[in-house]
Amino acid sequence: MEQKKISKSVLKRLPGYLAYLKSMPDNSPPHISATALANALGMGEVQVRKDLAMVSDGGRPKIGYLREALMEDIEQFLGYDNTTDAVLIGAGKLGQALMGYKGFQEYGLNIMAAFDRTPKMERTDEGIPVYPMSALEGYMARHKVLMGIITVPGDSAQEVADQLVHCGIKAIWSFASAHLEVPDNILVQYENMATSLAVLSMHLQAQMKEKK
Amino acid sequence: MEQKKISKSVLKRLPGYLAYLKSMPDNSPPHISATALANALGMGEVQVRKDLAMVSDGGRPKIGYLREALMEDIEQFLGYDNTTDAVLIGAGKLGQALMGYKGFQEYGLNIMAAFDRTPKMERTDEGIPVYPMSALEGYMARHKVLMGIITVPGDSAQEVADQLVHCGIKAIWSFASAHLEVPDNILVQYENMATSLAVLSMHLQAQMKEKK
DNA sequence: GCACAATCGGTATGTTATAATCGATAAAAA
DNA sequence: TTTTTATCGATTATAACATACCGATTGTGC
Repeated sequence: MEQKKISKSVLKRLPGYLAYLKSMPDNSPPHISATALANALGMGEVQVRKDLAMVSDGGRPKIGYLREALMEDIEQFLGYDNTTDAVLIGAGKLGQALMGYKGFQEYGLNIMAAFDRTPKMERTDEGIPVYPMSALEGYMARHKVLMGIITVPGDSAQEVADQLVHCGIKAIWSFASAHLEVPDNILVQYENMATSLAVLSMHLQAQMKEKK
Repeated sequence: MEQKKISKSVLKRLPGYLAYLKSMPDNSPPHISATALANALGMGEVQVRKDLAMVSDGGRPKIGYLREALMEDIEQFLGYDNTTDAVLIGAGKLGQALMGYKGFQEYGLNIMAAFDRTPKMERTDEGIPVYPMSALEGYMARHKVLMGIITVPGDSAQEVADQLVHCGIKAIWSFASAHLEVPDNILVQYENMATSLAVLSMHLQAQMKEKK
């Protein structure tokens, strides 16, 4: 499978397909068509077919895709087959919630350690060690970690990001609402609750107005 | 300000502007130009100007926008000025993390109550009551709530969504990775960590390959 | 008071993503 | 074996979006 240029939109839809495929009961037929997937997820069948064609070539007319092979293709494409190590900065409530989420392992994400300005525990319930911020640099020197997860308040996010970059991180997953200034080759992915809320809020406003 | 047709992309960027404006120190100059905003956030100045033009008409040549007025305009546009009541289903770690997040009040979101299949407490640390699921229907009949937040595991998400819709909810904010089947007039906003992870994972893969 | 510089807001263009169409293919049925 | 049907994959059209351009406006400095 040769991956040339994959658009972000496609990328974001792939996990959805994967999740649905995985949620199918074992006694379902071994094959599934792009059409069936599209109907199940409420999407256009053409879009689904095009997306699948990007990651797999196992589609056969009249039959569709072999479910198992398709799942493998998507997982491999997304890199879920080899785990990515990450550190988490900010062991507050949100940070702990993330560390407690078992699902990340399925996605190949492994949170190795957490750091906090004022650690309130030595380990989380899941056994992930929590260190003071001062230990970050030493830790990063000893471990090869490429991803940093930021769950600190917005006003210290930039500071944390700078430290992470300095320690050699290549990708940042930020839950703070602040914009982060980083070098070009570093990817920052914002998980911004505010944007989702904006969409929801707008929808509700429109609904209210309509009812009048 | 007459809002005709606002695209989702614009909508998602607005909170970013707002957050930046709010983060500016009080002693900053009272005016700010779209150009300055664009530079600060690393965006195209035209895009910023166009976005701002959608929500405000206070822009003046050579001067820019009055910061305070602009913030008000955005907040009003996003509906942050009048609060939206919501209920949260699934008082696990993630649910508690969300309820503990003070920032939601700034966005006009008010989580009134939480529901859980097996409540482990009567109230959260923040004083939000936690009821058993059986109490949902009665509660919804007594309170006018338009938004439901789903933080339950994926396999029970659909069931919860059905209940919420049945109780008259108009918008759902789902943190479960499952696709939800709902009537057309209900908006579902997915906060899907898996999609973000996919983008990050792909970036890291590309980086690794490049280095070889 | 007048030229200048900076910024806004609208229009036009190019690019990207989404949706529709159509022929090809392979399994199933006759 | 032939016909039918469902599905894939490619091509084309449409729409959304981001970018670039240009005139209009308003302060600033001379």
